[in-house]
Amino acid sequence: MRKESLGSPIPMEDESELLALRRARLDTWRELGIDPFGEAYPGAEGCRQVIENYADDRPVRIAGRLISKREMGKNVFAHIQDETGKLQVYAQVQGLGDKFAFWKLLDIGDFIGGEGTLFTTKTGEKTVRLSDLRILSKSLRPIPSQWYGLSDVEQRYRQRYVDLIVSEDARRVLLLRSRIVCEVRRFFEAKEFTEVETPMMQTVAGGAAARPFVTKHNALGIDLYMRIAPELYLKRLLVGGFTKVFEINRNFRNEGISRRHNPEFTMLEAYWAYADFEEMSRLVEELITSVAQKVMGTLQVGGRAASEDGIVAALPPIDLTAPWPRKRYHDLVKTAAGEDWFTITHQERRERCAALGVEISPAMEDFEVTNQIFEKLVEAKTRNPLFVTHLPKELVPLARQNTADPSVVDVFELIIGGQEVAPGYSELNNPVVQRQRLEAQAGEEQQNLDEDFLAALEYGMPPAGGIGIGIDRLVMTLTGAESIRDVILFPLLKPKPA
RNA sequence: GGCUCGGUAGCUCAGCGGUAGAGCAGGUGACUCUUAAUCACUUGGUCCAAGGUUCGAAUCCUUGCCGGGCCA
Repeated sequence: MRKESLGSPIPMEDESELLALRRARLDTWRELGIDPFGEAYPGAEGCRQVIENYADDRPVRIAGRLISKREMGKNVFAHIQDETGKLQVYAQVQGLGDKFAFWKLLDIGDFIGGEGTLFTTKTGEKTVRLSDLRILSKSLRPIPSQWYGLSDVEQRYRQRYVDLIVSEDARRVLLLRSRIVCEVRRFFEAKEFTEVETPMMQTVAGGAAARPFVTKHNALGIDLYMRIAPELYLKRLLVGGFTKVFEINRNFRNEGISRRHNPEFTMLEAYWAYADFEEMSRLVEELITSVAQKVMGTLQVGGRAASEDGIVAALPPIDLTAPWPRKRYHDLVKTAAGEDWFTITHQERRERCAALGVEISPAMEDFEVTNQIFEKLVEAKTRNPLFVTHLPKELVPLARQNTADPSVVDVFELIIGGQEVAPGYSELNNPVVQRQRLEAQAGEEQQNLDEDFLAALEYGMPPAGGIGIGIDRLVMTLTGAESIRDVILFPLLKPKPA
């Protein structure tokens, strides 16, 4: 019964007492000549607005969802809630007249509208004394307890709308996400970048190494791939003469789901002609600090403040104060694994991994063993922002090689809170080298080569810097959310069997 | 994919071989400044599913489904 009630419509003859009672109230409203799914109710102030613009006896018009009710015979206190917050309303028999009887028919969860004047209760809460009350929409299902909330994570994600009704924290984080995206756009606009939209359905899924989702175009009779990255199209725009472009949109990767991975996720990519990875690192630093300051109001982020839901910081806050350190990959590995790391033998490195508690598999190449050291001993332990620069070229095959040291590439990886938040490159614009790299990457599957992209590069792409920022992870970092599902409104879950 | 934890009333949870429980929500009644309102009475369950063990299974075993965490 419990699971049945989650998503599927409940058969009338089988419904629980709670649902039957609410359904029966529909008829009672209709007998009163009132449509319980009423018409528009324009002109209501937001709950927070009412409180912020408080003045004794000021007339107000309000609307929201009824979330609590305290009936005391001939008067009632209740709270309504909207996107902006909660507001207490108060009703007395002599104030509402016949409409006072509506309280008997109202259930927690119903949408109501009303008019009245403001006053302050003897305990100091700003409250609306109602002179008019109407039902705007009937709720036929009980909402979870206001006090205990919804702690069943599965139900929170499957029925986010219920989570949003009940959880202050879910509302806070998801609204912050929207504000963060908004401020990112404003930042780029102020820097005179042009926002563009490039194909989400592509004939070749390029720009990253990931398994794509495949779909079919019926009229053209071809397979299309949901994009795994917008990179190759944004670079075509550099060829076409755009100098500063960015895109914020969804990428799709047909891979596992975890605390940090959702099959569709939001990516920001930006390309800047004539810039390099160092210029891009300054751009990212300024972007993230200014967004944090504007949205969170502080550069100390991620430490989770105690909330209504009792969630408290598990880790100390992250300090985003700029400038952020830049350190070379080789130097970081040497600090973590020993100054002699790059001079000792293959066998000695494996022994040292064991001594340092870093797990490796026998099949790993040397650079992979080194990267395990980096990931476990540097990346995972880095809390405050760190730009790791000059990665070995094997790890980043599509970036430009360093002029002085061709074994490394001109890139950075920005690490915050133990995870990679943003890579940045000096982009490869040599079409001959790019073709070699892409051919090597495609291996046997040469049909996966994006010939049109290579043709574009042959027309000439200016030197450019590029960055990618996983928006979901950025939001996690700034809000302190521990799962990507907490920053995505409707994360993907396997459907329940019927 | 591997390991591990979980799924009991609308919600939050207890019960872990011997009649299915609590708080809140809901229902009835009382109550004109409550705010987790209070007081009295009270309804509500295919214990995720299917097999098995047992005189007896929510509880033990097996398999499956869904979810969380860790690992790959």
